[in-house]
Amino acid sequence: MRRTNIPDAAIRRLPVYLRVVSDLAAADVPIVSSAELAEKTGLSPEQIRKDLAYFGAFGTRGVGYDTAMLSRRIARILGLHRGVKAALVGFGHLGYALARYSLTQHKDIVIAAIFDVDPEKVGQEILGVRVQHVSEMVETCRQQGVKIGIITVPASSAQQTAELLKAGGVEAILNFAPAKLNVDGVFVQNIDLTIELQSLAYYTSASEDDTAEE
Amino acid sequence: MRRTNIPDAAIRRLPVYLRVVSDLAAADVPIVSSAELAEKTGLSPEQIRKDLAYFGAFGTRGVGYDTAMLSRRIARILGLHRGVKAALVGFGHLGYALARYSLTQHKDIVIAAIFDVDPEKVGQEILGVRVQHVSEMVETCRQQGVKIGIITVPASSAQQTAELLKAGGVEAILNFAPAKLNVDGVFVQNIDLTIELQSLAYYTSASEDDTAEE
DNA sequence: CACTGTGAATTGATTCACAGCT
DNA sequence: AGCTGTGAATCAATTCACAGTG
Repeated sequence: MRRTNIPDAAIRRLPVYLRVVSDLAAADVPIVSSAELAEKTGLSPEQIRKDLAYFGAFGTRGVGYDTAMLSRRIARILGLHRGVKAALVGFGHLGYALARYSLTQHKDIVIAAIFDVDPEKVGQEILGVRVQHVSEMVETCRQQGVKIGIITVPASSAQQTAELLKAGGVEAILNFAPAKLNVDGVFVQNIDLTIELQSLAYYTSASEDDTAEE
Repeated sequence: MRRTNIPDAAIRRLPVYLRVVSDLAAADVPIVSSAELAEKTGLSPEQIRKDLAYFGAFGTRGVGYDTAMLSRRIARILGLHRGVKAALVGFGHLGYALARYSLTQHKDIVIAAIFDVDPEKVGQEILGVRVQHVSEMVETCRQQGVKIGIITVPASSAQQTAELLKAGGVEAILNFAPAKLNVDGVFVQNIDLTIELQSLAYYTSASEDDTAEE
């Protein structure tokens, strides 16, 4: 079984490399060194070399990395060469913003279906994708071969949504609901605005005085 | 200087504890053990005990943690007892969704100001907060004592926005723009939808075949 | 000669195991 | 008796330092 030794942290850095390297390739810069990548990403050159080396020897010693080739290789490692399909569940304000952003910015990961429970939202259309009722989720996901789910429903229905996505064949979930999801065999990544903001507060001078006791 | 030994990862878990513990307190559950917290958060009991112990001995041996007291203590550690002020820059679809979510859900971190460059957006109002022009950012942030900035502008103006926020006295930034920010002395947390989705793709069966070489 | 690729050393975070209270 | 608090041990990730190569 592959991917066993590779740190998750390294995987999460690959898209960063992909962005920088494909920008360089698009700007006709043919070669880039790990030192240059380090500068552009804020990471260390060794870390970049090590991350890339997990997947093979992509560079040329004494020279650097071929930007066009590296960009293709990273896309392939991530599986993006296939065109991955995603489903968005929850067409509230956040869901709307994400759908819009994703459909206009990404080619490689496409929102192929959108679901909501609200009858007012079902039937609406955004950039060519029609909002379907949640009851159609399992079947549509299966038919379309959806592999990624994006959850922007309220916390109270997040678990249920995750289970339906799993039933529909989804293998990875991006969860914006402030709730812990319990679905095994599915890779879950959480993004929780409250957690981000509250932990940021810690790094602020507002948290510095523990002196004054009530 | 405090907070030097405490892992960032532990800080990021505090809001999770806060949520669970304050829910319990609100439900009149007076005491909770680290084992129960572990079950509700998906973390290990040892880790929870260690995280809390970084900040003092909050529990009672043989008993557990007093939920009301612990919730107050965590809020204080994070600095939330003060009511931290945040500024949102970029009132596009995402900015709108975040403003709406944050203003309705949070009491402890309040979006006190919103900025945009678009003259059409300036003057609009959401839940009592009026959108101002970016040129007013530095002064307004200083006046209001804004400590946290939320960036939802396009990547091309993210760096400039970060510098203005810093000039306005902001000490921590939540950056949704797909760009590396270079502002020292300011704590930056990035949330990048593209990175999240692309790294999720790796954990999907779409990425499994490296067999077919072109 | 310059820059990659990588074992070895280091640093950091998590888990273990048990002593210490109540 | 039960559960916290914590040094010690383990595990994982990062950084170092240099050998390998176009």
